[in-house]
Amino acid sequence: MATAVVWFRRDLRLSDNPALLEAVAAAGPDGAVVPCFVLDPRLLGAAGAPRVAFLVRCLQELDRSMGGHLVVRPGPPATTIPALAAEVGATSVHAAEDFGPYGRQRDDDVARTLADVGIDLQLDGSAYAVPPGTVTTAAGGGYKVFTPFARAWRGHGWPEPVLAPSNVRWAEGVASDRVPDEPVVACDLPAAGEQAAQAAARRFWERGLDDYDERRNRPDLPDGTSRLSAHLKYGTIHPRQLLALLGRSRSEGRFRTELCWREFYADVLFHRPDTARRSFNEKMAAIEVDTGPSTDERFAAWAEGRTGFPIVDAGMRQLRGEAWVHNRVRMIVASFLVKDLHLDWTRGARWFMTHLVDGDLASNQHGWQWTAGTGTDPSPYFRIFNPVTQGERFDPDGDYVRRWIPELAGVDRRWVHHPWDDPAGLPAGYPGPIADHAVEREEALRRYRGL
DNA sequence: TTTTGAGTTGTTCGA
DNA sequence: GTCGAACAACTCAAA
Repeated sequence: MATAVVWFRRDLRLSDNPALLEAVAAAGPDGAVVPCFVLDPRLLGAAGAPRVAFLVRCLQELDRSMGGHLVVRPGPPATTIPALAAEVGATSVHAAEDFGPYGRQRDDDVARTLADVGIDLQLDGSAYAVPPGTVTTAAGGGYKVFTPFARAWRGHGWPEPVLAPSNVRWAEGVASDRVPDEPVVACDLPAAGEQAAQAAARRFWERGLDDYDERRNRPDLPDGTSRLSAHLKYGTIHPRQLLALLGRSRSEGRFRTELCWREFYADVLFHRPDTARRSFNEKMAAIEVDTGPSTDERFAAWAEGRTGFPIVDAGMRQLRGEAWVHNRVRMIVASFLVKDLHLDWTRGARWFMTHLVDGDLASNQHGWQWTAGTGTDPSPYFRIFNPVTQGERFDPDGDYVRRWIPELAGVDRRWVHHPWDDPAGLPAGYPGPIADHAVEREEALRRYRGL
């Protein structure tokens, strides 16, 4: 009678889970599967409170979906996993492949310590429709430009999603820690777990994708985007499960492309793990940024949402309030930090990673690099977001900024994105702009020309 | 090997 | 208000 361990990491679901299916197959009809999650201090330490809280809730839901059989163990995986495998007499350990810089190192270590006791670490599936490193150019390397990557990625294709196994025998009586208590978070997190993810996807589809191409840019609309990012991050839903629902319309193609961006950046990070901390484009690394203690007040004004630019402040307050920010607004606030305040993109990226519930290293760091002009896109240096223009175009009535900045409640839509021009004066409690955009734009252009 | 076409998401200015 | 041009050159991917 065989026993197999399935080690959950960023794939907290039972449906369409290849590693789980492999574990069930390895255990055989009379064997048992030990589902486990390792409380890895290195991962828990790096995630901010919102992400830890969401993870804990996902674990509670996962545990419930398997009748309370989830085995939770604290400690570094390289000792915890072999100890558990030996304890339950497992013949194999199964997991989804992790392609991140830390995950690869961790899994190499675990594979080695498992091999020492004669057990295989078997990796099946990943968090991506097409695993990073799979799609390559004719020269055999990774793509550096999105469009050709997307073409090759679509051409490669992916398997249809599969249902959860119905015949799992979860192992009984394995000692387990309790799922830890979640940290106290003041923000409003999305409902966690596989069922919530499926429900969120269903709601998004029922609303209809017809005008997604337009609506996805509108932070004032509550349902303009799928809001599935945290679920994709923790694998409570797999991108395959979404791709399988998409047809050939323009908007469906657009949503497919958005999923492709996530896969592109994972692929880029796989080929260039150093770009999690450093510029992808070596030449751009030399860009002049402001440093030193004098920048702290500017950074704090940005982080706390008191720059005086409504769309920037609304975004930064949404980050604290929901641990999530609309993607259009992420670009606007990032552009402001980098091109109006002239601060290093890594500083903003780190802040995002601490506060986002969906904080994904590849998407976050490369999203920031795109804005900073240091990334894969040969971004024209003159692409500098104007916070007023962007606000007026994508939040035309000011509903979004008023939702997050109560001080603007009484400001007419004509002035809501530039309240300093309101003849009635600035509303009480709201600051004037901390920068002159036209001046700082020229300064940013000067610094880029210097390269 | 060489050549060619293309590159998510913008802004401003002047006609 | 709308529209096209200019804002640089360079690297990538594929023929």
